[in-house]
Amino acid sequence: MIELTKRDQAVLEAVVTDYIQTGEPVGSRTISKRYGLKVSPATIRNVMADLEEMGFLQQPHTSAGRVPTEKGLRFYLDTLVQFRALENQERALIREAFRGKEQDVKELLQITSQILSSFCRQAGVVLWPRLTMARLRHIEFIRLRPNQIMVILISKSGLVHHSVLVWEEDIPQNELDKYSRYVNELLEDVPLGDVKRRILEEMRKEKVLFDQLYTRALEITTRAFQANLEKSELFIEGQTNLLNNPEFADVDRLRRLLHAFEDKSRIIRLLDMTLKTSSGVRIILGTESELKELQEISLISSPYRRGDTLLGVLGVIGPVRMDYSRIIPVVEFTAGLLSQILEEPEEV
Amino acid sequence: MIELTKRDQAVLEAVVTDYIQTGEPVGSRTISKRYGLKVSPATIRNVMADLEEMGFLQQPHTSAGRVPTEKGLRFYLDTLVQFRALENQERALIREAFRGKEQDVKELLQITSQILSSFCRQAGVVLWPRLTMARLRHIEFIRLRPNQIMVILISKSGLVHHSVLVWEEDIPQNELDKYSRYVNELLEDVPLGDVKRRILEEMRKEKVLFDQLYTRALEITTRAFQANLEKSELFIEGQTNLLNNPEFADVDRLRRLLHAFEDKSRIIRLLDMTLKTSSGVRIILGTESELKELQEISLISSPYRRGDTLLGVLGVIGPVRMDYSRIIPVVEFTAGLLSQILEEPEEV
DNA sequence: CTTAGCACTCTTTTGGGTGGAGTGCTAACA
DNA sequence: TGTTAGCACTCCACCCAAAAGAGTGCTAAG
Repeated sequence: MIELTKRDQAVLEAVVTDYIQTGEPVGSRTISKRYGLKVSPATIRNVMADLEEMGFLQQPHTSAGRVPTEKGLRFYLDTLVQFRALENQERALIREAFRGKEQDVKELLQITSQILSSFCRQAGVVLWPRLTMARLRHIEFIRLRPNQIMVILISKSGLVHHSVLVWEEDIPQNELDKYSRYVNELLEDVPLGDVKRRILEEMRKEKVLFDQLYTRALEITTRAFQANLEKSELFIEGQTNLLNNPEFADVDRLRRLLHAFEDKSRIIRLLDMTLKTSSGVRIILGTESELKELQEISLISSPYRRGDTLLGVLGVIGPVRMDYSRIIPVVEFTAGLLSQILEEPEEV
Repeated sequence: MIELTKRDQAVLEAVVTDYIQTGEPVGSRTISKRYGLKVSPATIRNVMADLEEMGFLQQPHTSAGRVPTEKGLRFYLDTLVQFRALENQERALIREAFRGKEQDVKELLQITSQILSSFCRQAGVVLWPRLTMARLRHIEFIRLRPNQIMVILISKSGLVHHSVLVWEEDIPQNELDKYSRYVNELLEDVPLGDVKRRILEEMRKEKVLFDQLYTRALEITTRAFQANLEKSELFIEGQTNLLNNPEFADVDRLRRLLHAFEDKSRIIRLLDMTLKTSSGVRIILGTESELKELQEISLISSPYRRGDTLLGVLGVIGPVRMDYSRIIPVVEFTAGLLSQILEEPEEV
């Protein structure tokens, strides 16, 4: 592949920058005048023709300006983009928005999503920590009705999961209390992902010591855990921000998009894709997502963590044309801040 | 006020019916031909002119057909509408959709919202039971970190509320366990709305008997309760269904609407309005809502209950032009079915 | 009281025609 | 050899006038 000259890159950057700002195809004149390249429109035209041939730009029709292709945007993001770092004032504003929400993790994540959406004027998303990645802090069994046990799981990060189990036998509350006390001791500070394995192991190892009581306690835990393992939740805020983008002025396009949002599992899958990169901001552009409903949008995401444990992913969803130079720093900063807030002092 | 003759009513009904179906202004010819009135278009025109004068119909412009006004719709709803009762098959379908979801109340309500949205092809809404209307089944205090207590409240209907309290003193878990055991006994089967009063009362009455321990237990309960009292949640599903209505083809209108949806508190207030009617389907049409963002939409709602206790409201939100004759029975049936499901046998 | 007929009104659609933006190419220039 | 000015050409967006269509109100006759 042929290298791009400095000038080629400058022109590409100018086209992308202008296009991101205006949403309109960019002409040679505009670039020559507005972006301090000391060459004439005619020269720019030549360069642009080259860039088009290489697949970085495209023309909606003859005699229109150029628009960056996905390949062009990718190149821009990978090598050209100049981040506009956040002002101290902006950092302070974000910090302020978090203030007082540190207690309730659910609320915390929801606020995060709102912050992302309002600061980036797009939709903000935050994926709840998967149970596998969290650590268990507490478990509680409550008898709801005969044969129904509500199990409440609280992870270290403070998230509450609950589900109702139907049990063959009717277990009285005071016995359930014993179970939970036992399990709480047993599981202290063990990664939830290991819980099942660990339980089975213990059962094997000290089988004789377990009376039917404790076996059952572990059985219930296992089942409750299973029920919650797959639950994954998502906060999406600021969907209406998307309506402000001229690319979604078309109702039909919008319908498809919002439809994709309604079935959150798709977005979750998309975010899952980015969970693998253990850190840093990641961008998925249009068709890179491989989900046909989301081909017109792009995702800027970053994982957040608690100490060393990856908890989940947060990010911004918007049209492919977005102000990356600003949004990337915002996502990065927010992810860092959230991680920091979750990194509270360990309990004594 | 002048009475409407039989023929006037028949014409009004025809106009409403046709308008609801097509969304277009209805002409005299259409009515004369399609709705079995044995009079000519000219006669219909005379009747329509009368109805217009009385404020039941209006013309978007001269030489267009007629459209029902809100007053016209109201009259239609109050006296003319003929319900299309649900087929057995449809009932079965709804019942089927509920199957297996009876355990988890949260999931149950979400499914309800989905059912409403997909059966009516509009947005379905379900308002969570307010804590005041529920009854407490269980309370649990868990020490999250030093000075932080997570309180979990479970209502009789199986809903879980939780919140984190910051407490001045650090209370060890085993003491918290005592508190919850105590409070659970104390509050058994008392309406939550009375809890605060009852607690204060008990404190006064038997003041000497309470050592500092129990006083504190009650203090914590009171505060936790307070924190959850105002929380009210809402499920809205099928918002994209609204996009299918031609009345929302205009992006600007849509923006306003979805914006209103994003701030759920407005919808909650709207639903609250209908909570007062203790039973039966209620309809709020356009401007009747007094919320200016929602003037273009209308709400068909019905409360649902558990035994004698009003729990919340469910319903369908859509444009003023909706197929009431079908949606009303669906809402009614669903509310009944949900109530029935919640009406599970009391625990022993 | 009902109906047929007709003129009238208002909207929606259609189809040029025009102006503007931007290109590609060519030829001249450094 | 790379850069620039000039120019013809293309295509879209917009405007406006004309035509089509839908439905009315009014009048006069049944």
